[in-house]
Amino acid sequence: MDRREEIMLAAEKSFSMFGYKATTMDQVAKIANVGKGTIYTFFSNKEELFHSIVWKMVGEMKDVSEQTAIEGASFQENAHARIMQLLKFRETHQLFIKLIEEEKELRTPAVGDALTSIEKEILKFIAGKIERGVAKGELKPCNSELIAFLLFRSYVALVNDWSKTHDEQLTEKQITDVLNGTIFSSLLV
Amino acid sequence: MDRREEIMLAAEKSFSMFGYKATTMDQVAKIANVGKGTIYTFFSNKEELFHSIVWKMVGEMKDVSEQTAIEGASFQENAHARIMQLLKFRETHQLFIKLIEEEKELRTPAVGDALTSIEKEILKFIAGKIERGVAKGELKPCNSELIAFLLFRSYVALVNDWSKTHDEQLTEKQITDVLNGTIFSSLLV
DNA sequence: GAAATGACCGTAATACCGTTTCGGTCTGTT
DNA sequence: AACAGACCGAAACGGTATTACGGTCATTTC
Repeated sequence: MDRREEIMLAAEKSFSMFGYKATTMDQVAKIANVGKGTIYTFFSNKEELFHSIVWKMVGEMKDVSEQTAIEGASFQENAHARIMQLLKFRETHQLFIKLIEEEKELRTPAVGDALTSIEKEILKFIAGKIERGVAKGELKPCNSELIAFLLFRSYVALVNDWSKTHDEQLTEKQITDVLNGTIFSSLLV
Repeated sequence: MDRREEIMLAAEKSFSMFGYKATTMDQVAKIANVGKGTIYTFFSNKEELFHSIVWKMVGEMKDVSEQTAIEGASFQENAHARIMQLLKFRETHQLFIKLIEEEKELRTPAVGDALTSIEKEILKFIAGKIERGVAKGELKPCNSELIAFLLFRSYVALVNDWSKTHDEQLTEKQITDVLNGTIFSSLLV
């Protein structure tokens, strides 16, 4: 396998296991069976290497989310499935989990930046779907960026944050009911 | 003035200026012109003193919010005015500002607890308004707790969080438009 | 004699600093 | 030309001596 790939795999493994701060370039070099200097022929520094790994993950995340869409299903069914998939990915994918943990405990700036750029990408992704819905005539014209923001934040609030202050999680039915009645209903043509 | 009152004022001043962690009981005693031991005849410990101050602030906040309601205005007009007032209070009131800052930087547990209990109280406050709207026949019956949660979180997201990732704040019109079209419209009878 | 005080106590946080670790470079090697 | 790993300065870590803090209680005040 080519050395760049080896390095990427090693870095992904290390970032997933130890987070950004606690993975050292020596560590990555060792896992990749490569001299440390070699890493710097492919990536200009630790942060760029990290960025590559994160971006690869964002790609996977979009793919996985995309795959949950069902041909012929309504906009809100697909939107719901896709966003739930995004949230699930976030709680499932090793690297993502580690980054959220690191952001909470360590406040590593590079990690904070990565997480906000991931969120931006997610919002762009959702906004794109909304625009497609509008173009296909399924949805009313709207400020897609704003609606994507409101929608995604609402999902995060209902799925993740509610249970932090209430002892039982909301059921998926409660969530779909309230959102179908509010945000989604305002979108449909 | 009675000593309990002196102590409360001193504590409020100190917590507002320095936050929870950085105000010392000696400090409070000095400002209040009182021996440290005297504080303990009125409050069993620092945390209880803090709790009293916070609760007093929550009372003020509710009062201020209440006052912005206009007799005869529609539910959503009043709800909007009241929630905007709550958010403004949060960004204006010295103690509140300090607590949010301390939660972000220091993670003082007592402060975190206080902030979550404040949020709980706000949500109860909003849920109460919704229930009154339902009782008066202005609103459809609904899960008031859930709607209050969604509504408040949406406001926080649109008013405070949007500008963290986008360079310009949303205008109040944009906010009312999007919420009137989504959450509020689903509530109205 | 009830209320108030502040010196005092044990614990926990802070400041200090010698040592280690890390990201990145650069020269030698294959 | 591609790679390796010893090397560098800066920044992080850890151990410890010192300080500051919340809370108590014997003494004082009125």
